[in-house]
Amino acid sequence: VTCQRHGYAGEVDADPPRWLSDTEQRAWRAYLSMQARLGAALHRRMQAGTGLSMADFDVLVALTDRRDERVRVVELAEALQWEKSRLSHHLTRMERRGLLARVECPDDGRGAEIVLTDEGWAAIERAAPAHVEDVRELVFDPLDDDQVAALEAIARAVCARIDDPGRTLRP
Amino acid sequence: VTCQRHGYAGEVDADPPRWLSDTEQRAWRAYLSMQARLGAALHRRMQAGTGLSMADFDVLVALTDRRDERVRVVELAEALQWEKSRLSHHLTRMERRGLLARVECPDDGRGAEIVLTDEGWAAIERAAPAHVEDVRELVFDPLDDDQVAALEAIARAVCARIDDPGRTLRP
DNA sequence: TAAGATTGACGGTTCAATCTTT
DNA sequence: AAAGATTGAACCGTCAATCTTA
Repeated sequence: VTCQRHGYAGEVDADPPRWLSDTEQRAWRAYLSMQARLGAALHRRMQAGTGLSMADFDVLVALTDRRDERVRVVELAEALQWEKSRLSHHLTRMERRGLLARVECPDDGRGAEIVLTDEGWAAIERAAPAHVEDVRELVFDPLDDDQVAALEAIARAVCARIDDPGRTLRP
Repeated sequence: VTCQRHGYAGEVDADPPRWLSDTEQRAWRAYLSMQARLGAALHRRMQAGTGLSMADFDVLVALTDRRDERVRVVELAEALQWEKSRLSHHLTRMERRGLLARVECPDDGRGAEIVLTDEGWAAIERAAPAHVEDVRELVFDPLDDDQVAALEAIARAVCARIDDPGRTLRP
């Protein structure tokens, strides 16, 4: 037989992969749909309400999470789990918009430190409460306590596997 | 008091938003982490193994899911839940790479139809089995049956709320 | 040489404008 | 006018190259 469907179920000739069961397939499609739509919805609300993107918001949160006035770019990249160059480009754009400033690092001549401007502080103080409401409304209101616990357990299990993709077939 | 933390917990003066509990906060951060890392891991494996991006793959799947030879761009956009212009740009790039072709629509002079080339067929037949293995390895192997069921229920509940964001505070 | 950081080029995504046909 | 589709500009993310200091 030849391969007939290529989504997440089907059959092929050689080296048959372990296709997903109906149940797994439904779960996977539901997850993909939620992921896409939740991200889009939160982004849209953030943008409409504050003019910030979710990426802007994440940077601002990382800057206020650490109580220090100034934060090293390296540490910011670590906290956000972003590539250095992505962060650098994004900081350039946010600096241009007046949300933050770059200052020289006193300890290390190579380094740069980031400081929030007054405008940056104002932006996140405006944005944060509405965003939390959005997350509550779209995610936690429709879930019961067991589901919240399950969500965390599922996410941790998947992350653990990504960190240790050891014991399976792939090279 | 003034607002001290802007992530997903804290306090403010006026109109206090319902901040997330510790449990909710942990679940939300775990979800965000999984989402980012799982997407990156699947994309990286797809790209390395086949030269396709996840977006390319999704388009090819949508084209083979429908058994018809030709698919209208409108229907493709609907199936993928993509914006028309995003899809159009993406089709242009995939056409340039020889994965598909545009043909005129016989029924409707405005329309366009998309057909897979032999190369496009070959690409997805190569990519699909490995991708399913990746999804199985990273997602379903580390989850038990209850968690798979919970994942689907959670995703459906959140999607339902996004479709009907009625009964809460926001305008 | 390696670490911290930035840059330029290129592909991907969004928005508004456009063009054609219904 | 509205639907189907494309286009161009501007913004975002990644990769490889670069520059400076440790």
